[in-house]
Amino acid sequence: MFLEQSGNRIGLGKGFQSMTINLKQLSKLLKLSPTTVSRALADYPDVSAKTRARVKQMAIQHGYQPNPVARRLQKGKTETIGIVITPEQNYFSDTFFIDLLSGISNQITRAGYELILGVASDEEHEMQSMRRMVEGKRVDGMILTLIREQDPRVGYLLDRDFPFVLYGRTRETRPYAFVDMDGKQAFEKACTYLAGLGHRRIALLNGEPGFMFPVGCREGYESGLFLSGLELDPDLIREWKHKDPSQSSYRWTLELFKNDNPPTAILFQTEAVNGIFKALDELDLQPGKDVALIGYDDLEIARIHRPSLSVLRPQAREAGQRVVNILMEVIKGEDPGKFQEIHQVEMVIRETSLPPS
Amino acid sequence: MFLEQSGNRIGLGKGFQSMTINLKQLSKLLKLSPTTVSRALADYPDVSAKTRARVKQMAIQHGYQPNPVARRLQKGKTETIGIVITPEQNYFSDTFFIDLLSGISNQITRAGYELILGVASDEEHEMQSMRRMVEGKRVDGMILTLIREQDPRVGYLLDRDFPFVLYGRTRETRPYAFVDMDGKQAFEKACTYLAGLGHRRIALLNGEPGFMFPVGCREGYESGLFLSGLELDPDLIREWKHKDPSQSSYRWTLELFKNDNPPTAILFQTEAVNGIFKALDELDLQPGKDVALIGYDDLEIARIHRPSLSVLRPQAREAGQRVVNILMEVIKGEDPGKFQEIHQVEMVIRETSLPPS
DNA sequence: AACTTTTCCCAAAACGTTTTGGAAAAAGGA
DNA sequence: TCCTTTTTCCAAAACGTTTTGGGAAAAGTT
Repeated sequence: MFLEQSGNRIGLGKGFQSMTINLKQLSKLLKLSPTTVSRALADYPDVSAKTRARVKQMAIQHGYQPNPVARRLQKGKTETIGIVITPEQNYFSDTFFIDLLSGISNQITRAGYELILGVASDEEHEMQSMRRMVEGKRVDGMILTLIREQDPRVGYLLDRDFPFVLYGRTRETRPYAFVDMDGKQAFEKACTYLAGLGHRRIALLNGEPGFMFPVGCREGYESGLFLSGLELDPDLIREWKHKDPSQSSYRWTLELFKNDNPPTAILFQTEAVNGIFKALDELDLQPGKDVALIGYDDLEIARIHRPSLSVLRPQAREAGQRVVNILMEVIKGEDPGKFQEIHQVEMVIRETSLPPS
Repeated sequence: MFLEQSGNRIGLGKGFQSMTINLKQLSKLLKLSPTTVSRALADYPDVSAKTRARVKQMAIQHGYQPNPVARRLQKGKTETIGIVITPEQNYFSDTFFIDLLSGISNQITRAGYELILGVASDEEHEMQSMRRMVEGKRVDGMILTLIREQDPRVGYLLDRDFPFVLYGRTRETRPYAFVDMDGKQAFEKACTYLAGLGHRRIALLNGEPGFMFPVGCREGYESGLFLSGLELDPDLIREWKHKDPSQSSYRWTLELFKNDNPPTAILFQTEAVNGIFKALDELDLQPGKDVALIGYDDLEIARIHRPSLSVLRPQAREAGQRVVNILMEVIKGEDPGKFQEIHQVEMVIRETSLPPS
């Protein structure tokens, strides 16, 4: 059997042949041991400044990059983070999710890690995809999005003490790390703002329960009403369906205006805006003029539409970066309970938030 | 130094401790060599049926899964596919891209591979992210989407003989593998369909050049006119901007109707539908009734809108699966030139494709 | 019985790193 | 000069698989 390194195999056959150098070859070139070369590149203090420089120079010259697979095996880490997304939820509907993903991806790359992606069609496959990553030792940590009120993924990961960070929150008593947007504060702010303008009949067209997010929205809405001295009228609260935001919000908006005392303002998630605009159009009500509107999420349509839509704007990109930074700490062994961040949401006043006419 | 296996380290420290068994431990349990266990699980013929069964049974019982990192090192493959997406292009605008991604992801999982994702903000970072994957030996193959007419990524990969498959096509003389939608045939079909209904003034609101896709659309449009015996009128062709589909398509639609002899039908990519609807509304033209419309891509809004939008519907999910299957062949060493697929696009007639009034 | 073939198993090498535990050489201190 | 400390390097082990190249035992063949 050959003990000797077989050398590079350039153009030896079909398919891709690596034309890169490995550690052993580099060390031979330098007339040093692989150990020293490895340690020089990693800035260990036990290699002299002179040889360190020489090694680095040669490494750059030959474009040496340590083979990540070999390094992972030795380090006992995959240097990989997992995320599972689901197309069923129209999470991809606009810039919001891609902004989050962008923040996540860039920060992961910066850490020298990899982001592996699973796409699951439903809750069951979502879990299955995650288990494959976790139990198959394919990742060091998980990022979870689109969190449900009762989310089995969280229990699963907590049970096996596997590092993870939520974008969002869930009902779970054990401590865990999360980054969440302050939907409550956002809706409270929007609600008191509208009340301050003189609106007395403010409706909430909320996402349906099941997911955690609408819970905070509702709390903020109720708190906003309370702070403004307004009564809560259950007739002014409706919920659209995640599977069909446009259609259901359209129907529920029509419903809201069948009220004897219809709303003069609506709070909602911007996802539902198409249905609302359509319904208002049909009712011959001018958005902004006859009905004030404030949406959550600054989607493209919010900026483009005339009148432009006032919105609550979460900073998705920044949140994504924080999620990754926190996950890195958790992977290092830090207590996840220490990392529970709630980010403020900015309100952007545009043309649809006027006083009642 | 210890030569002996240190055994499982459950609860030994902070962070996640694998509670899974490895090959050596499993082989010890079975009183067999690691070799035999490995070969039994891989169904080699040189292990007896009896022990093979025993091994498999024990493996299942202990939930043994080979460590993917170790296996990759030995096999000299990463078992990983890379893809880079860019949020600048509003590719994520609706179900189309996530359907494609879903097909890709599922097929990759089925092959036991991983999908790693890069998110790049512009062309430069797109290349950078890809180079990191390729030169860093992080992937066995690349999938490219949103292909430009002149696409440096293709040349880069061809130059180093690295396996890849395009979703789309580019201007490149060397053979390469791709899966593309037949945009030309689709637009030709839509155009002749409208002409068959009696439309004589058919406009094309196309994507701007630079990307490859609008090229086929235009070809199909021109060919459709020709087949229907209609003159090409350059005044009926306009291009919206990728950076701002709604706004630019809105403006160009208004422009189209300033024509002395305005169009009675418009072909376009569904991304631009919001701007078109808005412009028509402003011009007091009823979609479908006064102006026939056929969009490319069956986005949610196309189904939801009243009147519902007739569309050309590419099968993104199926295409994604094909891309992966082909990539696996290319990785195996098959000639990429053999895999050049152009998929038919279905036309879905809804309410906006009536004869001229 | 003495070969030959087939069946079944395994020790050792290999993948490319990082870490461990020295050891030789150089420098410093008496 | 001799001992101690510091500096600089490296051989070997380890990570967990798969593959290589046998080899012993069992089964067939004359």
